[in-house]
Amino acid sequence: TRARIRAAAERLGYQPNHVARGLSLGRTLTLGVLIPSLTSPAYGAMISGANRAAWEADYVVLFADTGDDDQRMRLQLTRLSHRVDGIVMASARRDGQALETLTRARVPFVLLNRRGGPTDPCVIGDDEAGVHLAVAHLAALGHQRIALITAPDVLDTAVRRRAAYLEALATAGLAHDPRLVVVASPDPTSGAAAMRALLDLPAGQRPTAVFCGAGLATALGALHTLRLRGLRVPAECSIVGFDDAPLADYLLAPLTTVRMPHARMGARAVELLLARIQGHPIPCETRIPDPPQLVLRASTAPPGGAEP
Amino acid sequence: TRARIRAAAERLGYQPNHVARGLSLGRTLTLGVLIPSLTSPAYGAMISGANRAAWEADYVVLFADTGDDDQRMRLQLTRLSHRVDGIVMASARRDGQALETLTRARVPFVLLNRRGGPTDPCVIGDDEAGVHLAVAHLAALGHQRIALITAPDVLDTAVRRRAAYLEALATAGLAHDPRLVVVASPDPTSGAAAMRALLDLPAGQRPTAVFCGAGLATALGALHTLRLRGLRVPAECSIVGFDDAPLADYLLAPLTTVRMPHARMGARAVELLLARIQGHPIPCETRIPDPPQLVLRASTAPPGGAEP
DNA sequence: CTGAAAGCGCTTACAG
DNA sequence: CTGAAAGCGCTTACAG
Repeated sequence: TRARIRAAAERLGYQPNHVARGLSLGRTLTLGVLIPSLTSPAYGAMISGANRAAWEADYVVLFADTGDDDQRMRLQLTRLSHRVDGIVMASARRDGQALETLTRARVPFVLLNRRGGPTDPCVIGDDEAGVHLAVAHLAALGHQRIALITAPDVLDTAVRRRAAYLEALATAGLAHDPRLVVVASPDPTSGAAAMRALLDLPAGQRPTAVFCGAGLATALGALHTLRLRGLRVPAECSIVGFDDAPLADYLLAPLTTVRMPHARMGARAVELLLARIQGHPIPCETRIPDPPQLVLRASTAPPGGAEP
Repeated sequence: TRARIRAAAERLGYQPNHVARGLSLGRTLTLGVLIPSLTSPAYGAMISGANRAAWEADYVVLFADTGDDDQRMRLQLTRLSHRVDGIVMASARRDGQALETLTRARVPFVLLNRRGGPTDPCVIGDDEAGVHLAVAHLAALGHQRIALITAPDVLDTAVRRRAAYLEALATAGLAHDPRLVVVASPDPTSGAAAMRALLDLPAGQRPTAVFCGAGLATALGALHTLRLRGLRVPAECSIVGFDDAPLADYLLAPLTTVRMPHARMGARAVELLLARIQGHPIPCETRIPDPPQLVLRASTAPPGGAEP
């Protein structure tokens, strides 16, 4: 008789009422995910992974885009925190009070793409490995003067990438020239200005290769400057970007980039959050095991423009 | 006394339980949004608009990405339909059985970026106006042989854009040569092949300008072919793309494109869906009032390469 | 106008 | 092992 009811339910396509179930369980069966932008390739991949992982666990997710604005992040956090079982906060920003707001909300959370305090669980990619790939690639091509265009240190990724850059230079046995490190915000205009600053160094002190750790938009601005100054890429200046994009093959010079496992990062953040909601202890800092990949395209060559 | 309770509630940050409220009201206060991809710029903008409109109406939205795969669309529709008050199905595809599944689910819905049957409400952009902008621009530059690279007719947008292309040619007083219309799927490889087909026409019958109505990825492939063949853009061949992207300024040749109001489209779809859920009649076909814009970049010039 | 009761569709502890 | 009851936090119709 029980089996027949089961069968009938199946046949009629019965679906238990998710809302009533949540109310009864004292849970919402819902996760909140905060992201800077629904249209950026990197964060798009992260939320795509997060969404998949949540659905697989019979959880559902509410997205809120924040423009990485501290005010909006806090607003969305308070709006979300009462109607979800946990929150994934994706953002690289370390300034502002969003993390404090999140902690006060007393809802389980996982940070995505940044670290928090020593006990705040987070999921980050292995940016350091990505930087090492890029710098080692340029060093192997024979470059001695490898510049870094980096985002401001309010971004956690920038802090880690800058440190890894110094390490990678040392590993390659290259000297560090502070003038070769330029800060740029993650937009093309700022990337263009950073590249101009590098090209305005005295002859012989200019970089022969540039690693742009500030994201794809910045690298595009840098490429644009190279083009305006009539410098051939990669013959006269190599460039490597961070974060891949579907269009990277079709840029002014098809851009060699470091590709991070963004979708995995998003999925992992949700899996950890669910474990935490169920009361399991989770590690504080989770680095995604998938190593970054270096996608070789036409923007890198040995110094002086010899064929690699 | 009532006022004091209000004040205390406010002060303590009381938030009514959304789940209990939904159960009591017999509604979920939740919308479902199906999209092909969470990482495409165009659909990203649409869901960003949809999300904003839903939050403003105190609704919350669940996204499901489908890869535009009919099987997955139907699966997600059945999973979603029992836990939402309405569904926005974003996709340009007309084939498959997703629309039928959606209709049978007996949940209010609005199609986004495609038309359905004569009574299915939908929100679409004014693709026709976009096409007219593009073709008129090329005609004004003096082009007589304007080719069309178009997506297959299973995409509703392709049907409308192709028809508008023929109209726009007539408006400009130009003859229509069927060999100048080539079908390509929305990826760079296919765009590259389409452009090769156009360039392989006998000399004198080749286009001097190409309007790529199949989306940005296709246009990038087409640009790539032009570059491989050593044709200067725009001097030897002008090209206009459909759908803008943040990177369009930084392509092999900065691409002149038609920019559609995607975020508005998404927001409008949700507003209409909410109206329908509340029992208001809504129009069957809604065209977004914002006209498309033609973003002029360096990929268009008069035929023969004179300065425009 | 105010206050107590019933009900939304589940789950879970409890009595039979 | 099965079945009836209570309760999750709201809203809404109803009695006082």
